[in-house]
Amino acid sequence: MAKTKLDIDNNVRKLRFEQQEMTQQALADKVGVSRQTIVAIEKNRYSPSLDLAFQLALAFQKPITQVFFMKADKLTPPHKPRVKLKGL
Amino acid sequence: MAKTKLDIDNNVRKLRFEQQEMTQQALADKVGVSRQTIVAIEKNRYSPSLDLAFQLALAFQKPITQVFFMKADKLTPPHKPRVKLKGL
DNA sequence: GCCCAATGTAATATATATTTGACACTAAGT
DNA sequence: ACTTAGTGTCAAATATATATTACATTGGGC
Repeated sequence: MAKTKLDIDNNVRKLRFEQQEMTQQALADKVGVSRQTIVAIEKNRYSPSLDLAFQLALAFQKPITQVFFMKADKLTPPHKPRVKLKGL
Repeated sequence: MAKTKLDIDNNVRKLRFEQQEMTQQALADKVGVSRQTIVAIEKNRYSPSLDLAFQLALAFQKPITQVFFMKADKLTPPHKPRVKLKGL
């Protein structure tokens, strides 16, 4: 499919613990997929649909770029705000 | 698959014109897919794989969130830097 | 008016993501 | 020692994304 299939990494597992301490099943339910799908993604067996990626980002209340990222990332600006945001 | 399948919109077409004025075929080549895949995405017939989404973002040199976004977007912070970036 | 490039569409085929169900392993609680 | 929740894994089935080929349409340049 894609030129040279980017290898995309993610910190779903990390976020799952750090952020809200939830089980795979809980996360699966939250984003509406099966637990095995979560496993597959955490283990990086395949990358999810854009849809699911968004759902996960949503679940963690993070921009998608903070959940999924390219390994040798050079071009995509990481979403690190340079200033403290006011509201959030 | 997903809870209530988010409907994700994109401005691939817009960017394709505005940004670098390229044809569907050219873009397709650039990101390594067939032209019909580009058509399908522009027409929003299905949302791409995360991989392709990244490739497109890459092609346009934009963060993924500026290429794909949710319609009734409330939770995902849009990537609008609050300050002028230095380098780029 | 003719040509050609760019675009839209449709059918069929293949690849990949996701589901379902089942089972093994481990750590923690009792 | 027994149970149970959380996790990893596998195989087979289904859904969805993508490729391929082929054809129709439209707009611009000649």
